Amino acid sequence: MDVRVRYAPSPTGLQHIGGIRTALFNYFFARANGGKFILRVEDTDRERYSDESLEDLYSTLDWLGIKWDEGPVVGGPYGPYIQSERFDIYREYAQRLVDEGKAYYCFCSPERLEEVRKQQAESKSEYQGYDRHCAHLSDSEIKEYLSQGIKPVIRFRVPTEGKTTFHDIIMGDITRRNRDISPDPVILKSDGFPTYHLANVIDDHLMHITHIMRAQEWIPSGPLHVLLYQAFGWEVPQYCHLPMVMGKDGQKLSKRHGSTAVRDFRAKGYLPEAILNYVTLVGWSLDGSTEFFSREDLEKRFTMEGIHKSPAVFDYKKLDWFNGQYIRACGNDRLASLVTPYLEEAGFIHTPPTADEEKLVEDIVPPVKERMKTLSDVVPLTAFLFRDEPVTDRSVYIAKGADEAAAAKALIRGSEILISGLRNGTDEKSIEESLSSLAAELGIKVNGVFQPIRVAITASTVSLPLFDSIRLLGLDRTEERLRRAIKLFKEN
RNA sequence: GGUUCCUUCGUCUAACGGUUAGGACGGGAGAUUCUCAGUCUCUAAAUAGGGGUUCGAUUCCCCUAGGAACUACCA
Repeated sequence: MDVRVRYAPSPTGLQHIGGIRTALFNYFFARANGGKFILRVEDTDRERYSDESLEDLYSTLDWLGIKWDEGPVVGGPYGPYIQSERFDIYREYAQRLVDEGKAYYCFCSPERLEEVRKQQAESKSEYQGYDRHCAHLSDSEIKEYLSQGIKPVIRFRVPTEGKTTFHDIIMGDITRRNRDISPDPVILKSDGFPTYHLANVIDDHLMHITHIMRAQEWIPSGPLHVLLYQAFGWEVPQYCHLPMVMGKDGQKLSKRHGSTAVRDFRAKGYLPEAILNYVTLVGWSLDGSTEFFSREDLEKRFTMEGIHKSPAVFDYKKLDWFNGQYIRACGNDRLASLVTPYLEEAGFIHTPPTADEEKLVEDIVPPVKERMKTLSDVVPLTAFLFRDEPVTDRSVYIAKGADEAAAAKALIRGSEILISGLRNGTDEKSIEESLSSLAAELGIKVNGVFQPIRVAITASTVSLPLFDSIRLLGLDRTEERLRRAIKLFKEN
């Protein structure tokens, strides 16, 4: 039997870490087993649906390099793959259950349901959920309600006796007493749309899905789905519930833990390969020691055995580390093009960049590459090249262990050494040695000489290496900034 | 509350009954160095607790404790 798996998100929000992790596991499992990866859009919630979410789904998968074999846009033999386009199918199957007495019309108003819930809460009843008020309506009662124009929902009749078991590849057998299953859930809403349970079961069957890999939050509805498959007389697919992705506090990862939308990570300057690598390592491992995986590696080496049972905390710091690693492994040309949009957005260069600016960006990449955690770090690192905002507070120029007089001397004589040296083509090593001996002469640390010069040139005590900074800035502007700093120290 | 699931360093994890319980991130220390990074080296840090089974339990079983998810005309 060929493996067929699917990722079936609901376009009601941006793709987040947890969702994309599910997509990745499905995708890799399919690839590693020569199977098919299907994308299905579960847009049955009309109230929360948004076009933006759908676009985000496509662009996020595209950014990660995940292609689906069947689904929207690409089509396939079991389409359509967007549930709102399968409206009639669900109606038909729901009606079939009604005809067979396995489901029934319910005319209860939202108000009545609310009231029932309230009473159950107050009485601390062990039984929660629908009270099966409409479970045994006569034909004439149904006709009467319908003639009043009340739009019914269709509820699935859950047995009150017995228990239902399903097998999970990771978790083993999971059994639930039928009386503990949410009583008679709605499978077709009053607007004619199916709920998740119905649509999901029908589509997974019709699309010949062999393995259902989804987050563990779905475990409780596993038995209900099994009951649904049985009601239709269909074979139950294999289940594989994925460990949840948690935040630092052990709760389901959500916005309050930080960014969760993949789009946000992308905007901040995370590389797709870093996200892909780290995210698949949350809840999965190959051998406990291999940590770098390319998409191609995973397409070959992903195994279901490596998926864990227990939930995993998403570690933003480790993602940062992965991203830094991938940035450093990135070719300079590619990095230049990746970094360009950030410089454009900061208003540092034109959109598109001029030829000179393109050249500058190329030169910026090598020194900046070692220092970036995310691509957006390029902005603060290179701001001194594009903005001239001199530091006027003299104390900033003075390094630890030096005083104002020493800093002034270091600045004046250091500038001389630096500028004349560079103008004469003296090599950097020699200039550096001269600056070091100047420090010795002034009785201060080497940094006592470098810091005032650095602040003068880059307007910061933290910067790229001095000679790199000067090379990028150009000698003329460097000299100008040094002169200005010297003037600052000569005042009063 | 009810139901179900989970439990190895702070975090992600390895160890298919026998290891000085391994690796990585993060932390700490050091080296390199003009700052910051980066890189390299070293280091602290865990089997939730209690019972069994066994010659021997991280590993198998039970109990306790803790955590999580679900409990919608949302998925």
